[in-house]
Amino acid sequence: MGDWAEGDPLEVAPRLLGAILTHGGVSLRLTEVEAYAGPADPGSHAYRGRTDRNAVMFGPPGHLYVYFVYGMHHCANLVTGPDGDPGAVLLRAGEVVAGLDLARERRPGARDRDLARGPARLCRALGIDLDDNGVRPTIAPAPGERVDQISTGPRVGLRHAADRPWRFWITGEPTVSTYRPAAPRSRAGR
DNA sequence: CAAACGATGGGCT
DNA sequence: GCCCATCGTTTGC
Repeated sequence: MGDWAEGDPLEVAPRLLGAILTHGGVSLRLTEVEAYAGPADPGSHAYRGRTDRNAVMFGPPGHLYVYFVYGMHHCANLVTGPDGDPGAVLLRAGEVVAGLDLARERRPGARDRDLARGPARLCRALGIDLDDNGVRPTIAPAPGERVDQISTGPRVGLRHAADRPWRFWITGEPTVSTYRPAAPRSRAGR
């Protein structure tokens, strides 16, 4: 992996669209990502500083930061560095382009377009779990000269800094996850 | 179609 | 003890 996937997450994120990510015997074309910028971003896991969980974000670029959410799902970010600066890009969705049989096995019942449609589904399709925290995935720049149109919008599922339009996706892609605002807080007494 | 909701466990104040 | 960078199912228009 070269410099193209390193640097300011806000610049790297749109460049990752169309890139081919390979892990666990499955390759996919990234269609949707979100930027999480440094320690000043209230939406980032790194906002409150380094902990055991987010340590990988503070390391060198090119590694996966994998975390466990909602008691049952994994999400994966590509750390973009630079070393010591916890910038990362959440891998939200992709189109499976190789290893289709394996991806289907891991996501029984899912239609092909839904195999990696959403950050937890993407991890499932690629076989990513906490054991992969800190590993270096294989990632290649978007092939070809074709420049897809890119759309931007607010990040998904955040209560803090949800207004920043730091979600990027390939316009018109059927594998992009449908937008869901942050879940309302459940109230006591029911 | 959209909205509501439960599942389920680690992280952090 | 409360908060999640979610998903699949169910319910309701």
